[in-house]
Amino acid sequence: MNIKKKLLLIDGNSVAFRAFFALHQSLDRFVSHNGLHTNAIYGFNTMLDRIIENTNPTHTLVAFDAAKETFRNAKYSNYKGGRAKTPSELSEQLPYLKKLLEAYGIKSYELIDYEADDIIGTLAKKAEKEGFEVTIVTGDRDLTQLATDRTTVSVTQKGVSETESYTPDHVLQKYGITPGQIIDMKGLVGDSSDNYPGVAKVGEKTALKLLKQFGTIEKLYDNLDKLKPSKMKEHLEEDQKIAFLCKDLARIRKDAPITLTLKELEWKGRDTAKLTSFYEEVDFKSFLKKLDSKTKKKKPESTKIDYTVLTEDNINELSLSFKNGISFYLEMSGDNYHLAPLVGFVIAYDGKYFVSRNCELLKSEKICSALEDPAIPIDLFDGKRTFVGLARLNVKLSDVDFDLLLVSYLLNASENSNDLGKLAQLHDYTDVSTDEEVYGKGAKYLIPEDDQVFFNHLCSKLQAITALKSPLLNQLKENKQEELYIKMERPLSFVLGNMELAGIRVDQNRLEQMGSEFKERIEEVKLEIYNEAGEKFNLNSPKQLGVILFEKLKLPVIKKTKTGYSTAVGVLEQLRGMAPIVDNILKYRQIAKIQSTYVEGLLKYVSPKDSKVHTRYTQTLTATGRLSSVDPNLQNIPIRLPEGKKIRQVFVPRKENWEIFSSDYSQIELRVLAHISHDENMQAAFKRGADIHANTAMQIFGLESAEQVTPNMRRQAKAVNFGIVYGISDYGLAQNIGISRKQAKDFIDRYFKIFPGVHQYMKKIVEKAHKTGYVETLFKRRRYLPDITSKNFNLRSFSERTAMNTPIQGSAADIIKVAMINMQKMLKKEKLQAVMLLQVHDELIFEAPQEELKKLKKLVPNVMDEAVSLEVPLKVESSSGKTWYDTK
DNA sequence: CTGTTCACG
DNA sequence: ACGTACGTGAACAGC
Repeated sequence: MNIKKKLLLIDGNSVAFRAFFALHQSLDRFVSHNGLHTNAIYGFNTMLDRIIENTNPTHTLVAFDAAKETFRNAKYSNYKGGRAKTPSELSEQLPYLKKLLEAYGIKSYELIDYEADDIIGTLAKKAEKEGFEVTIVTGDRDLTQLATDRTTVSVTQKGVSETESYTPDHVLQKYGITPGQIIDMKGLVGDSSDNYPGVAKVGEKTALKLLKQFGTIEKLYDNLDKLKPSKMKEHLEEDQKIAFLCKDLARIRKDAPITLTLKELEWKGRDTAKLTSFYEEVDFKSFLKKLDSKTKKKKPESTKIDYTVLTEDNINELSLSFKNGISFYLEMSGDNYHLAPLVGFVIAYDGKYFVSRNCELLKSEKICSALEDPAIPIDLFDGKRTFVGLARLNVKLSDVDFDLLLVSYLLNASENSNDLGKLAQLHDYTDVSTDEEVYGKGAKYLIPEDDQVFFNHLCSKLQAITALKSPLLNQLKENKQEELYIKMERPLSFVLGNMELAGIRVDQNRLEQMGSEFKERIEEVKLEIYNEAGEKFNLNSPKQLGVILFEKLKLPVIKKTKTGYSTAVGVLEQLRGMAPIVDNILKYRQIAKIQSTYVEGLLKYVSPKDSKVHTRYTQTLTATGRLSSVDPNLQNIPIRLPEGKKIRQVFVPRKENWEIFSSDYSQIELRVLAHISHDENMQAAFKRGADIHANTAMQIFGLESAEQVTPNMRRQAKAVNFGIVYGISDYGLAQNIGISRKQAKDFIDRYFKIFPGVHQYMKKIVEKAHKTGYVETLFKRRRYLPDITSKNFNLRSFSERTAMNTPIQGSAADIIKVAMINMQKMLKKEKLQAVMLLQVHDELIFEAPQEELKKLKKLVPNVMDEAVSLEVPLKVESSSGKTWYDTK
């Protein structure tokens, strides 16, 4: 196992300084029993824990400035002159800080004649050469000059626990220059805290402008005569010497005479005993407690697990009863469990572990009967994946007791990793590695040949599942989410597994035929575009297209992106009519999208075995509780435009004389909103079966009757309704329907007056989120919104909109999930041949023999209707046809 | 590996 | 004054 080497370099003085001033108001609260100030140590410690957790360094060092005088004073005697003396409350902490570092097992280092920067610069360069990934932590932006593709510079913000990470890209994005040009900038601007002046009257803005034009100070002065005469030019001429000197002062040395080797910086972790006594000395109670709980949790060296390798010969030694339940993990080499090779498994009961690479053994009577017996409780991670994997061996996983993946997702839907090791870590269980650590990733992904390594990893997964079972189930109980787990997500995982296994049939010939038609049209349009542009270029490149449209053809620039001109649909639509090329580009985009994503993309997934595509539904990904669909994504098959909609013609039933049947909830999200907001006006509209958008239009435009609503009014009202569901803002609404912000605000104000219950709901839910830190759906699905208290307007606003939207979107997701579970049961109970195939958020798609259609037409809407009882009726619409295209 | 664009609800 | 609608996945370009 080859873990990447990571070096963490900390600018000791600078971070301590930042920590000291960040906690300056609390200076008096941070005094130990013998009178020592501790605020800087405390802040430093907080930062240290965070950065270690985030970067997982293998090597560490904290650099300090040695004495006052360095080589820079020899070059410029005023260097750092006039700087206020370090306050004694801070300097008294420095020796203790070094003690803290010692307990952390981190080396402190200083070097006569050099500053901490130079030590860091030198070691970073050295480490890079040896293949390290380097993280630098400092409070001083000057160090961003050291950023490279292998070195990230984290600069502390306001406090010290939050940092801003500077990669070369980030420097470029923020300043428009490369890290190397930072020193040129400092040369021109100077540095007041280090007391060197730079060029008179040149500040950051001017410096950046000059550097973007010329690159470096040297080139700037080589080309000074190209500048128009100005005051600035005079200053530049006068201060030339100073500029070069300042640049030299700003340059961090990468050749300091450091005798340390990188090997000496290897980090072996904290010394708990030393750290405990240090914390006691400085009265850090909270850190002591943290340390205590960490050491307690650590299990007595359990890295090596006893297991038995199963073979055909010893399989009979397995217990017969498994009555206390089993835990089970089936390993596959790859993500797509419909296809990934089954490479091994582990089964455990009564604390004994049995492993094998031979998954055929799972078919043996002994194991198979246990997995298929609903009376034997099974604990695992990702029941759906396991269910599908076993189904490939014709083993039918019967029931699951504890599914770590599902439970973990319900406890916190935002932390949605699919890796057992990572999830376990989130719950403070650290005795299991992640798959990435053991198997590698990308091209290096490999199931280990070493049995010891592989089997040990599998066993440690089961240990994690067992260890987390009762604490996580307790948390579910505290959150009142047991029912959500037992009645909804756990049974749903099997429903989804069956849908995935069923798959939907694709008419491959038809799809290929469509492909060649699209291909011809693409070629035609492409040729026309090249003609109109006067040259060939890569039409798929927004960058190249931007050059043609906005530079060559001189069309007006409507919107810019981070990297250049925007060429998105909205922009192109505004350019329509100005040049014929625009229409053709839109046409090209449309067809090229269909071709690459839906023709070629889909063909890649058609199984040669059964002519079907088997998507995977991700049950534990979205923050709201919706499903998502991958490989292929069958939840975004085109429907809005006629060209794209044709793709639906290739989705066909599995048998002759069968049809595709589809039912969808109409306006489910608005109905959910009417329910949870108790808004009487909105509820009344749904109860009398009104066209909800027309109704909204009538009311916000103050009309007498529905007949007076024009199509345009309805369109605008519809946008307002959508906006409400999304957590409305005047800006967003204005953008969407192309009106002014003021008009949009007007609409919203009127809307809230007409639907006061909705207004109340919006206010209350945001309040609740502020108070509790989370919001919930009808079925107690929970989403945490940590940013809701942020001082950053953007983050906070986003969280507030999310607080409004999540209960609506999430409850709708809950409802259809209930319907799916009931539907599956109903199909079985009624002994129908019909198969549930797909879910598209508010829609369920089936295939069925023609003779069952009549029955389904009643049954499916009934089940969907009765999934939940709201204060307003639900409405379900159905249709059927020979292909998915022909439904509705 | 990130950003842009575009497909869906 | 700030500056975005909510939730997704795939293809592609260009580093």
